[in-house]
Amino acid sequence: MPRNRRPQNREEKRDEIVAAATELFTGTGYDETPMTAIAAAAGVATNTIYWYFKDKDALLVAVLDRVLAEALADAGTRTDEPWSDQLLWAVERLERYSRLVTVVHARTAISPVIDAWHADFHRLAEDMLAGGFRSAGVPEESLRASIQIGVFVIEGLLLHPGSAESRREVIDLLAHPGGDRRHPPGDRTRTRSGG
Amino acid sequence: MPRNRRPQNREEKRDEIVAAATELFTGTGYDETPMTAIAAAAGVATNTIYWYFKDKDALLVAVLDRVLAEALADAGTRTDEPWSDQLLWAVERLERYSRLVTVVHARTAISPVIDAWHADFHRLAEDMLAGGFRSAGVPEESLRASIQIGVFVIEGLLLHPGSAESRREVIDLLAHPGGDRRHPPGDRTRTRSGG
DNA sequence: CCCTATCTTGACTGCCGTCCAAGACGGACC
DNA sequence: GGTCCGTCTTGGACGGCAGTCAAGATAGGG
Repeated sequence: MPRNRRPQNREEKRDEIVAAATELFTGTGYDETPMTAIAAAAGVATNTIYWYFKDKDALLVAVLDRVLAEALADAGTRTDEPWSDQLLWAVERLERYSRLVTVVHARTAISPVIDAWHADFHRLAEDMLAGGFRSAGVPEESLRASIQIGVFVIEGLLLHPGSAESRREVIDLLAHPGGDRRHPPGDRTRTRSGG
Repeated sequence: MPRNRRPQNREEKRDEIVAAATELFTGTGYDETPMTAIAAAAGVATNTIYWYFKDKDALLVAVLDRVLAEALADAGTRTDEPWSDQLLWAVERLERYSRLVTVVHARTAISPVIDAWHADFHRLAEDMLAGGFRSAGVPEESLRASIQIGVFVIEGLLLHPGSAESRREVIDLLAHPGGDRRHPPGDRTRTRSGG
């Protein structure tokens, strides 16, 4: 039982570490950032990190949670936009975390905590895509496959950052499979941007 | 200039190292396999590897080349099968190299040799997909996006091994966008060209 | 004033990729 | 046959890494 409490202080220091790790993991890379660098950026001793986090993977999970929570909070303000625009926005919003995407896949095979986070994230992404595809009129029988393709395409776009035009093309085609631009009501056909 | 030559011996030892590395990289993982383990499996001293390969990344490239060459040789005997079957076969053929796929993406950002191999491989995959999509009647205007989606879906399937049924579903939908395959209901779109 | 829980740290271990300089092998040349 | 020199192999060492341990700091409660 905590006899004394300095909750604010504790949370602050933890957040500082996570913030420093977020910047270094996304900018420099996970394997490429030693714990000493995170500690230096956060202004603590290296081993202090090990009081707050079991190991480097646990710190990575904290970083992922932070980044995902931020992105979801931002996404909450966009639910009124059309389906494919939301997708495009999400991809561009998350593109800077490309290195996190790769490291999650790399460590899923060897780290149970990362694997659990990865599975949770896929469930979340699949749920969100299911809603979008349903509203876009994708028939129920091909819904599962469409969702999988959607997840893979989004991951691919994050893994291989490309031009804005090519992103737009890919997401248009993904959101309106078959190249047919007639859709059920509620999802108006957009004018094609770019040429 | 080589005064004496033992080409067979040299090639053999090199191949032994690459074979051992292939098995360990695909089975155990790249980061999880120390050079000492590769050396032990190949029956040489650890540092002997550094005579044949500049560093661990160069060895990885040799492994990738070997695996790709084998796969392409196998694929050469399948060119008469239908388009989606070829795709499915390729995915199942390459699925065991899932860990190689992840490590290539992880190291692309920091290793120039891996990055170059990765870029070459994408070009190859895109060329092969282009032929398939063209023959499947995908219109020229959405060809680029279709190819990108194809690459991403294949990578996704390799990265996230799933059931045979789900693989089949995804590839069917990928190879016949719009759902105009043999699905009876909900068929609101037709292919554009009959050829 | 001391006890105890919370928090921080320096010193250390073991493993890793990689480097270096010395050694072993076997044709080439006199 | 002895010497030389490329080709190939290796033991030993170095620096950097994640993670451990036990000692120290801090501050409220009795």
